Amino acid sequence: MGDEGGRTRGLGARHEERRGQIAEALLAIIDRGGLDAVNLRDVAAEAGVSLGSVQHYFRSKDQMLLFALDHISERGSERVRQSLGDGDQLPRTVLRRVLAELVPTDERRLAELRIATAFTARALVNPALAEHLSTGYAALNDLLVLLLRQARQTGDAPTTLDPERAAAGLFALAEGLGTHVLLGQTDASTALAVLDEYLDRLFAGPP
Amino acid sequence: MGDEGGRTRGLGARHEERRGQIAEALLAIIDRGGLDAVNLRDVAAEAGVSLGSVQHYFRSKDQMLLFALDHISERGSERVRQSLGDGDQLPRTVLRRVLAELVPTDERRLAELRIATAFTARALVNPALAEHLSTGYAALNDLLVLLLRQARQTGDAPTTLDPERAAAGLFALAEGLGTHVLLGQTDASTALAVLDEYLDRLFAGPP
DNA sequence: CTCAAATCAATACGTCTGTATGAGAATGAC
DNA sequence: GTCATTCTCATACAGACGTATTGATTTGAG
Repeated sequence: MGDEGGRTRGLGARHEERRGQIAEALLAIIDRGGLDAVNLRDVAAEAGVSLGSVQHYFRSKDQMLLFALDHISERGSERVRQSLGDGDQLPRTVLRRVLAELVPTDERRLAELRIATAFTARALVNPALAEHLSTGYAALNDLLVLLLRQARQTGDAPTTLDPERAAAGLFALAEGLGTHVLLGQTDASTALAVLDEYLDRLFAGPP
Repeated sequence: MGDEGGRTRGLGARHEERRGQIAEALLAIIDRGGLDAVNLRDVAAEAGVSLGSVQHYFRSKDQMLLFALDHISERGSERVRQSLGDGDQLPRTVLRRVLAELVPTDERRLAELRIATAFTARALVNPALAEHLSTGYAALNDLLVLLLRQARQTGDAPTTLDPERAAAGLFALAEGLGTHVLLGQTDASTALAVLDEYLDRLFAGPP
């Protein structure tokens, strides 16, 4: 990855931008038909360019998928970053907002979760995807641990609370709830209620 | 499905058995390479038969996938049924065992979860698969609700506990934990500890 | 302007895939 | 034993796919 700097002048200036546009087209296709439905010709058509152009910007299909995964991961990170707010809120408030991001309450979030689920399934048999994915997982987990630690320091959460374990539980619960909502097994409001109840119990102290 | 009775004598006697064998081969391939890696020729080779034979037992690839999904669902149901035990245990004990089945602690369970995850991802874009899958989901959810109701009746669980909501939370948590273990994000023992802690909190009463 | 690099596009190629077809072999009811 | 049915297999076929190749066009640095 030595030559990925991207020039700011000249012909190469729009390189990364174009890659992003093609990645958007790819994500739209994944959302509609899953990762199996992805082929370079349809991606080209969706992006409004020729097959040759797609080939120009991505050496191979695998490389394109990896780029798209990073692309959507970045979108998710951005949403989490916005959830953090201006830092004036209680750790618990922030924590709740971050976790609620994992429960799809609108079509945009549903689409992103559909795409993320597709990538997750493929990551099980694709080490390269798995590595990119686990990076995002770890980052989110670290954030949860951090917030829980802060909550404990401010006295909002009980000292008996184990940040690592609580983060693992909250993360898993939110992800599971998201999956159930995505599959239509549960509605979003119920999922959020369950999440809030879990948070209440966690912050109330030992059982 | 009018002629699926299967005869008990004559040439057609082994029909369902053969379908099962081919389905096993299919599941092995899914476990190894995901649903995308499935093609009829490899399935035939894995099952030790010819491509023509596979075609004889399954009219189409889609039909084969549906059959395999039901096949592995049946395996899961069987495991849950065994978890129910002889009925002499406390509802909470049974509940814990059923939920623990969703957290993969050995290679066999890991394999089954890998396969189930692959089907789940595809169900997002395949209504037929989605329907078959949601049937299993609903059955398990009903079981959880039933067990929670029983626990409340025996006084083991507090009367303030809402069986439906608690079931949704437990199900989602167990599934999320399973996913995290599958992805190597958490180890199985931690996942089980988180699950137990959540059960403790649920059964301890309102926060 | 010159020119090398970047961009875009059209086409070709080899492979893989699901499905169709036809034909031989095995089976067991009669 | 006859014979319809089931089973098994090899082969063919049409389409889709990733990738390579080639050439034209555009761009902006020198």
